[in-house]
Amino acid sequence: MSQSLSRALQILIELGEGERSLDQVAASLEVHKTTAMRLLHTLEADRFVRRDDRQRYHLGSRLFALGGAALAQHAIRDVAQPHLARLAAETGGQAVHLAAYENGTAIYLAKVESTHAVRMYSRVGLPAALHATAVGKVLVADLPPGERDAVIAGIEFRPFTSRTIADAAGYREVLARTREQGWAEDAAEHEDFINCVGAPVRDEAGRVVAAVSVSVPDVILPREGVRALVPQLLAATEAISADWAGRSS
Amino acid sequence: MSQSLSRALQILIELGEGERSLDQVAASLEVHKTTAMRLLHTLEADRFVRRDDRQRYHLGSRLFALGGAALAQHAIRDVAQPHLARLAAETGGQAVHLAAYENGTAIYLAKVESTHAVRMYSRVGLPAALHATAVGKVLVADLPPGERDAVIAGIEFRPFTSRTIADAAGYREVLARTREQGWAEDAAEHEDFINCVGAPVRDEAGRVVAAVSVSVPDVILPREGVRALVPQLLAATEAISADWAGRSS
DNA sequence: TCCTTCGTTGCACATTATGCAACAGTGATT
DNA sequence: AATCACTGTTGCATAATGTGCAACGAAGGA
Repeated sequence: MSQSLSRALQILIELGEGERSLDQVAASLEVHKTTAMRLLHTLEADRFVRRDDRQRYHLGSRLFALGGAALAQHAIRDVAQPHLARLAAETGGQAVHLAAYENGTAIYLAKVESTHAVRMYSRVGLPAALHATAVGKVLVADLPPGERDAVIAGIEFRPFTSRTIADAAGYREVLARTREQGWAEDAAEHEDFINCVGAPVRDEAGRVVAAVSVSVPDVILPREGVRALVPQLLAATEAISADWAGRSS
Repeated sequence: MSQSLSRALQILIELGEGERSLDQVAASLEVHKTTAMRLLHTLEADRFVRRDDRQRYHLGSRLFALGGAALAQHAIRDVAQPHLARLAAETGGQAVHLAAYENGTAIYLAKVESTHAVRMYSRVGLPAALHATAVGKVLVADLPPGERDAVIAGIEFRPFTSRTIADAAGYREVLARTREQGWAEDAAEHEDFINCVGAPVRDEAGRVVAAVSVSVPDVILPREGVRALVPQLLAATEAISADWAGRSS
């Protein structure tokens, strides 16, 4: 592992939260300001960071150039987009997400924002806990057993709410049910007062390549009302799967 | 400057062009594969790269998380978006861009794609040469003289076409005309057969904070026809400037 | 089964990253 | 105008980390 590279990556992550001065960066990294400055100048040389008139550091344009390239590499996103929009409309303007598995976590690839005032917080690119979200359960449920075991072994069962699944045994039961019924739910397990249902997008060989979810705050629909959206969710994921299969061949 | 960080950043840039194996990355960096592997693993640990089942490396989800954050830091983009869309529609479906200055270059922040079959190539996040594009000229023209001199001194007058401005003296004349008329053009200087006009977006103190351009291939409109779009372009930039001023206060 | 290719690990040392001290620049205050 | 405080930058020496080598293990193909 490369220490100075790790430091530089921490700089980028921190700048994602807002601009910083050289001193702030150095303090945050717990290094001398000269060290921080050299890392920042290297990042600046390739447009990963930029400086403004007041010597404040910000994320640079290379990030959005590469961000666009990284998203473009998830081709399923383009295929799914119209279906996600339709699903959001059909479910009364709820938030709809597309997620994929990456390195022990679920990653939001696309999102249709809720039209309601009360919303859940999420952002494209941010991870979602495999054990606490509907998309996470869907992505893990259909993995080949050896792979699934390895993923479960790496999960830290962090309790987001009092309802979050607390251990591997409980999680395995939920995954078995997910496989059986073909969809999963998050019943206020990731966030109090928010319920989600999720279902898989499959490739032509039947492998799960992504997951779609509909998220609804309690004040808009109770849990049973969210479950009633499952048929529409399944229709959407089936349509995406068909389009994805058609595109891949 | 940090050598190992530079290497890692080159890896990210290269992965933006497509997936790579460890050996390919090592060859490209001209380092031993162990060195490349350690950098890749460090990048992987923070989700900057991901590996697929066949050990191929791809850009990771952190890039689109930070890409989104970097774009969100350019707040003018949100303000400009509806105006860009209207301008594109009013000009018969031409390509419309919003760009800002960063580190010696113009950077595309937003783009409305042309509805025509014949198009120019561009992408959000990619740089555009200050001397060869309408947005570049607009961004440099109104800089304070000392700052403008420093920027011009750093320009390498690369000839994109036979019509590209060849030296600082020629560029200064064009900048003076840009200031005088309040807009700039790129008459097949960046790309053969493509003409653009660009105009400034200003903040409430009158400083140029961004530039908007309309780009049209010759086969759709000759140069005079593109110039005829300037009134609409100016109306759009004035509307964006007004909204930006309203938002900043 | 054997061979080839590719990714990984451990070790020693070469090279680079680091921090210190001093300096330069800027803005605010007297 | 002069001084002070703060922040960014440069040069130098050395400490520490990055690097490449050799060996190994895993996977796929013949």
